[in-house]
Amino acid sequence: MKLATWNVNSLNVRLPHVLDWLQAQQPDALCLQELKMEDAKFPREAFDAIGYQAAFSGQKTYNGVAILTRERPDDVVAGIPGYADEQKRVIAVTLGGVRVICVYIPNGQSVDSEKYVYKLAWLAELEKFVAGEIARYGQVALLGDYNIAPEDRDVYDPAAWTGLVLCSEPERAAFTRLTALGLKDSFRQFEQADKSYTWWDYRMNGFKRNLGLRIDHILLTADLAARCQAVAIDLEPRRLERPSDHAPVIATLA
DNA sequence: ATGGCTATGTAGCATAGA
Repeated sequence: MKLATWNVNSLNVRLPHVLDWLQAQQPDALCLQELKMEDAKFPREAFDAIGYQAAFSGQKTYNGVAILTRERPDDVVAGIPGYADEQKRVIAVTLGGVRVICVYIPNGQSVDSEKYVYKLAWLAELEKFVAGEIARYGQVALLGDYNIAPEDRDVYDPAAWTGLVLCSEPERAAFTRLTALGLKDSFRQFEQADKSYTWWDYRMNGFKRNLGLRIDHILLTADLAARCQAVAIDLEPRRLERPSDHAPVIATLA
């Protein structure tokens, strides 16, 4: 079973990249973030033509998440039940007995921003939701753009980023609380190259200089983590013309 | 040098991302 996540920064712009990537990688599930697209405009037919079904929750201009699957998913849920949030940041499906949750965690903008307050409140809601999903389903994969670099080694210049949004202690503590629910950061189960990142700023030749952050993650409950054979960041789509600023991450499970 | 680039909404810039 292959599970992947990719913040595409506009599905409208990135659709050709996503279609090519799906055909090349053939994941069982691909979680997308930042569709920036209303549901009425979701390109369902384009995915159907290459054998993928879609569960999605979008909105105009901002946010928006989807899960593309080869098999028909069960128990599709958009948003966090009981948490009124106008921003479309969560969708969950069940696939082959695995609860697959796709999240686009708020960016937060800066630690003195109202958006940072929202981010931390949102993370507290996510923690409650995921705890319930683990209790209900057992096998849970939490994939997405977390907008959190968990450790200094996930940051190209840790000194410059100390205390800043994406790296601040409260955000990292929230990430640790998610892992304390029984989820493992699957990427770190394996030997990985130094300076492995999933996002690079469009400015300043950030990608060519590898000035990146690792903020896109695949967290797995223990049984799934035990089945996990490899986790990799695919840098190829980031080299294309008009790329997303994020690279996809893919986990291969037995 | 707190800029740099990209996408969206909307029609010359404002907002947001990370």
